[in-house]
Amino acid sequence: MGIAERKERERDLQQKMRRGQILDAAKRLFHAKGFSSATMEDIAQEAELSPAAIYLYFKNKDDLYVSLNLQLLEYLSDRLERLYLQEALDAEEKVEALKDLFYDIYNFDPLILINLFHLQASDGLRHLPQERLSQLNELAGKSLRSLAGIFDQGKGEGRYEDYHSTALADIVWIIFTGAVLWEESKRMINPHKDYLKGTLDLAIDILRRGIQKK
Amino acid sequence: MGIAERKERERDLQQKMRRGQILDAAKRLFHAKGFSSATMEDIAQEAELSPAAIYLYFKNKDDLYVSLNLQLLEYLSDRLERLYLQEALDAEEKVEALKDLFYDIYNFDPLILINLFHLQASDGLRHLPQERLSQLNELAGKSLRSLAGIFDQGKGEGRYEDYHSTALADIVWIIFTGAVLWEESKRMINPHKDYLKGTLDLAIDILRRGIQKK
DNA sequence: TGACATAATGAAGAATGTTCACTTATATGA
DNA sequence: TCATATAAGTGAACATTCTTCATTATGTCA
Repeated sequence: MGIAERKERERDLQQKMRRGQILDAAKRLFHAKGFSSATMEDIAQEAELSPAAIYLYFKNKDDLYVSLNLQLLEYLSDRLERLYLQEALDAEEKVEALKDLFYDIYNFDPLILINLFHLQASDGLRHLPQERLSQLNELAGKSLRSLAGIFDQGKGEGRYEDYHSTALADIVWIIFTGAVLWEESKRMINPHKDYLKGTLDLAIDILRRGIQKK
Repeated sequence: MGIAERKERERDLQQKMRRGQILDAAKRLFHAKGFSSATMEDIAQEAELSPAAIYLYFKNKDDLYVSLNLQLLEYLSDRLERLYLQEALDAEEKVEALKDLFYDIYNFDPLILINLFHLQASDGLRHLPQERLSQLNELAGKSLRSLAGIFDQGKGEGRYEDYHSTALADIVWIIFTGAVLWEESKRMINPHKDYLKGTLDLAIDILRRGIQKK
């Protein structure tokens, strides 16, 4: 009775690997050329497939692009959740840990992260299948809940003023988003400098100082 | 001897008006359809011209798009500079005034502002003529210098801790950018709510509290 | 009026995302 | 073993759209 199911499992696995191959190729190409200049032809060639084959696994070019971003967002939301759930740390230490966490995420794949933040409000979202939008929202929501949880903990510990935790989570997210995009922008002029760590650290320090009880 | 010059002035004026017509048409179309879905054909029709005519005034579609953003950035940088130069206000009042200033800019033309922030690091910049890039940098630089000036004033007045003013200006810019983009993103889910003013006000309050001397 | 400069156009070119009829490969069952 | 069904993949054509260019209309000056 298990034969049909095994077949199905094997087929699913096969498909997942193909999808992965295509995603990897797309990542390299988008990385090298940017979204608009990387053609489906390019990506297909890199993945050793015909362009048409890509459409068996992704609805269109936008969909392919967003799927890449989802991978990274999933990683980010997991890291945030794990930090939030650390029993051993107090809120102050967790906020401090955000600095390195964000910087790690950035270094994990800067280009994709920038894409992700661009995507947030771009017209690229217009051509997406509903499923992808739900996935995006779900992961972003999970990230923000983790952040808010950390601030709730801080209030519970009597460290922080009584600001709305959800609003504080928004602000942290905003700082991360804005800092990454701004950093990239400055790189256009001065490609070698790396201001991100410094700026991000300072912003979080000031935020913390701003919400602490006196 | 002034005839040739008058001719030239009139010709220049004529060209400026055409440019303006095209920019207005483009603004409406990008607004309605987004960058990628608004075609040059659409824009030409809205401007009552042929598509080819647009290329007499703009190098390509990206250039047209960026020129729109430059208009708004120019307005923004002027407002910031005027605030910075206000003799009657102390630094604390100027920082307070930033809240309304940013919100005004946003309401002046939300879509264009979002475009502008997207542009900061997008691959759209790759196809631009050098002149546009210089204009962008110049205006962004002017905005940041004004912001930094306000914080310098605050330090001079003995209100603020000794953080680097340029870094603080970056952080304000980051907050504005991130907040606008994040707001737009949330609108995708809940189109009617307007959280921007609240979020922006809170972020600036916390920033101010974070840099004040105790 | 006729030559000239300027502004604008229509049509064609080129690039590229996407679809579809068809082929190849694989597995199944008699 | 062979015919058949199913899934995966392809090549060619399609359709859209940015961009260019030879040509035409328009107004100006000698």
